[in-house]
Amino acid sequence: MVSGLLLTQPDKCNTSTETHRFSLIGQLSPCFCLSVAVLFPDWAYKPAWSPGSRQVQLWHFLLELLGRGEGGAISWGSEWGEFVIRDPERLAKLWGERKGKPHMNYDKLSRALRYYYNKRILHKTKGKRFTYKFNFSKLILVNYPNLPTCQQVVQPGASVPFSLSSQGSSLYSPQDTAALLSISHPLLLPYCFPKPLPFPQVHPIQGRFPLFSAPPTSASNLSELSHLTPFNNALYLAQTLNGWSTKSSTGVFKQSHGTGKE
DNA sequence: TACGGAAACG
DNA sequence: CGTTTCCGTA
Repeated sequence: MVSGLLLTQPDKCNTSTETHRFSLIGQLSPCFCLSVAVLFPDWAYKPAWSPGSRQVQLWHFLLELLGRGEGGAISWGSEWGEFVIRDPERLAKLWGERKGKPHMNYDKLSRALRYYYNKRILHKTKGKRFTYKFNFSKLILVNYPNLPTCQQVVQPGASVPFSLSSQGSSLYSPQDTAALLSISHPLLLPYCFPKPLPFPQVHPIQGRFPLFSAPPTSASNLSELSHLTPFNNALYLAQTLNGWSTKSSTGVFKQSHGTGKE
C-alpha cells in the first residue's frame, strides 16, 4: 500500500536537501484498531505557527475559523471538508487583519485559494457559490499518543468539517456520532478548538504535539524508520497517493503525471 | 463569479 | 515560497 515511496522522518535533521513530497510515519493508534504505515503530504504536516518561524498560511487560518465555528464569515458545507464562504469580504478583511494587509479583499483572497488547486490542498465545488473543499477525503490521523479515547476526541456539537445538522445526526446518538467522526475524520482535532484562541499564543496543541512545533526537514531511509519512536511523533496526517480526482471533468490537468506542459 | 498568468513582495 | 496585487478572459 505504501511501499516504494520516498520517505522522510518528521522530526529534525537538516542535512539532506532532497525533495520530499510525502512523509511516512509509524502506525495507527490502537484506538483505530489498525496497524499500518501511512504517508502524509507535507502540506498537511506543516505547523500552523511554529514559535519563531513560519507565518500563518491561509488554509491554517481557514481551518482555525472553521474549527472554532467563527460563524458568519465562513462555515462548513454539507459535504466532508467542504466549506462555504458566507461573507467573502468579511473573511477577506479578517484574513487581511491577520496578515497585516489592510487592502485585502475577496478577489485577492480567492486568488490565493486558487493557488491551492494545483497543490491539492483545495478544490472548488463547482456550481456552488463561494464553496470550496479541503482535500480531507483521504486524510487519516495516526499515532496520537495523548489521545484519550475516541469518544473524547470529538465531542458532540463540536465543530466538524461538515455540517451535522441535516443529515446523519439523526441516525446516531450523539455519542455514536462523536465516535464515528473521530474515527472517520480525526484530522480535525487540532482545529477543533474548544474556545477561540488568540493566534500567536501558545497553541494548546503546540505544547503537547511536536508536530506543530517542528517541521519536517529532511529525508531518511526506510531503514531509519526503525529508529522512529512512535510516541515522539504525536499527530500525523496521512493521504493515500491515489486519492483525489478533481479536474477529471474539465480534462485540463496542468501539472500532473509527467505529462509535459504545452 | 471564477479562472489563471504575470509580476512583485517579504 | 506563499501569497499579494493586478488584470484580461470566460
